[in-house]
Amino acid sequence: MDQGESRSLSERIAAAVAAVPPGTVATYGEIAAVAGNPRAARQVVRVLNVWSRGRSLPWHRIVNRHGTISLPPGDGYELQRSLLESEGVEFDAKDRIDLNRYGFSRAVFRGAAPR
DNA sequence: CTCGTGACTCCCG
DNA sequence: TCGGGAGCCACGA
Repeated sequence: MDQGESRSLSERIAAAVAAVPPGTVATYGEIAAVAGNPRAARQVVRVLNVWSRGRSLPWHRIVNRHGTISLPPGDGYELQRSLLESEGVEFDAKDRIDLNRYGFSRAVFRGAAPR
């Protein structure tokens, strides 16, 4: 199963975003890395904007590296947060998401947290 | 071809 | 902990 060879980076990014399971979140950099370019984080942004217009892309599951919502308040911030909370994602007192727990790559090891 | 655009990320202080 | 500055990258006009 090939995984990204003929498709454009944008398409791979879109696929990566769509692959993020509900109740979990992924960072821009992580999506970019999965798509093939860990430095194309900004490209992820553009793809989300373009694809989310006509496609049902879970754009709300993408957050920045700090686990916080990048959208400015009044322009999607509350909407994204609301959607995430609906899926069970919790925010701490600093409005941050525990990537160690809800992070896409880390969600797999949920429960096996080292101590 | 060059230029502008971003919901980013890293480095410093 | 937080903010400012620079770097990076793909894509459309």
